[in-house]
Amino acid sequence: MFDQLKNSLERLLPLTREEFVYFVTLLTPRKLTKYEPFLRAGEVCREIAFINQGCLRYYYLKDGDEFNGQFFFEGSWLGEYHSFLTGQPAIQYIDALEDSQLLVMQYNDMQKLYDEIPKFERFGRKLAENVVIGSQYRTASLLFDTPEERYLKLMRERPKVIERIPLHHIASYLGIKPESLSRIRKRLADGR
Amino acid sequence: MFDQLKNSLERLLPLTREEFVYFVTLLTPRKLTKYEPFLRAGEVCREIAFINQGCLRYYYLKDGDEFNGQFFFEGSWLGEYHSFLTGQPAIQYIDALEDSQLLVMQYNDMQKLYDEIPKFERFGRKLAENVVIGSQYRTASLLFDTPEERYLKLMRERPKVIERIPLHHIASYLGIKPESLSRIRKRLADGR
DNA sequence: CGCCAGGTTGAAGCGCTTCAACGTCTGTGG
DNA sequence: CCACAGACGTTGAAGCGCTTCAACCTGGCG
Repeated sequence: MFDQLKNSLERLLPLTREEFVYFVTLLTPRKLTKYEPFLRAGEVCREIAFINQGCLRYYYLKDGDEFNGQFFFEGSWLGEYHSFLTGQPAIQYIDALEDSQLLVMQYNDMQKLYDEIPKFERFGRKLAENVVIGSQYRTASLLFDTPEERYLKLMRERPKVIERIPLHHIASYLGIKPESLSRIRKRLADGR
Repeated sequence: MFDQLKNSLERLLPLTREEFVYFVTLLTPRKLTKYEPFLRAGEVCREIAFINQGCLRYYYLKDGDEFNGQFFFEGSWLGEYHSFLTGQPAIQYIDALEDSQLLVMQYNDMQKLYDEIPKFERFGRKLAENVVIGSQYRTASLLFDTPEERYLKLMRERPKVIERIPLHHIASYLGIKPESLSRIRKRLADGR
């Protein structure tokens, strides 16, 4: 149950057996069924989750339309950064796209962890730093890649997304309408 | 010279006088003249900078065209996260849009700081966390706001950008061409 | 079987881009 | 001190790609 977590943690900082065990005691397992929400915009996000199995997304709602911000698979950490860090109401919604198993850590426990074992500050730092890199990469792609280029990048760099996520969600992630993505795929299928 | 830095630091974590003084010893002042580069894509970014005065941007180059990623003014920290953190060649270019004064910290000194005074891990963490929030906000805007909405948001939330940055750079930041931004402004000036 | 979500296809429309010309301001050299 | 160059911004006309709206198809599931 904690193998994947252990690998993920150790890539960020080496831990003694005791430290890891202590970390684990702060986690609570939770299951989500497909489409079940983890967080709704407007609520305050008081926890982050390690994904043991499954797939989740966060998305924005604007004028009744959903816009997918990011997809997360097993092995990664997930939370609403803005709300979790500032205590303000969340802007993003988070829900499961597949039945999923999570390991959840409460905000208060996380702060306690930081205070009691300063070494874990490094964990928090590296976690945030990795999110920065990913987020800036995504921003750049939205800024200067065409929708078709964004789709090709996604196929190349994150095949899981193509395999496991429905087309209309991918379209929303790419910033276009499902019809447009469908036409892009057709264009690519015919030799360009 | 260090007043602004002190304010900025204290908002992230309270420091003793000694800690602050030590922090300052790791900084080197540097001046940049307008348009002078701070970093070129392809180089490895080995330093981050606090901006004491002036204005810088980072941008991407694609097929000979520049795309502005972000603008930074006095009081904020600046660096190429991807490269600084991974040691890989930078993707972004950074240069000054005005004559600027910086306080620069070397990567090695920063790691030393983390190791010697673990408390500063919290500084690094909070710095990264703030960047995450900003970056996700920008991504969201590119994803679902129209160019006109993005421009209005910018006027409302970051008037400095409108006042101090040339239109064609703002257009590039918004993901559109200068001609289009010019037309948007005209549309707004005539009552919509 | 029949419903419905997810995906495809067609036609028309709109907004941003492209290309080109022109206006304005500023700094520089004769 | 004036003239000109160059950077920056505006305006017009034509084009293209994504959107919109609508119809239709397919596969999964009650």
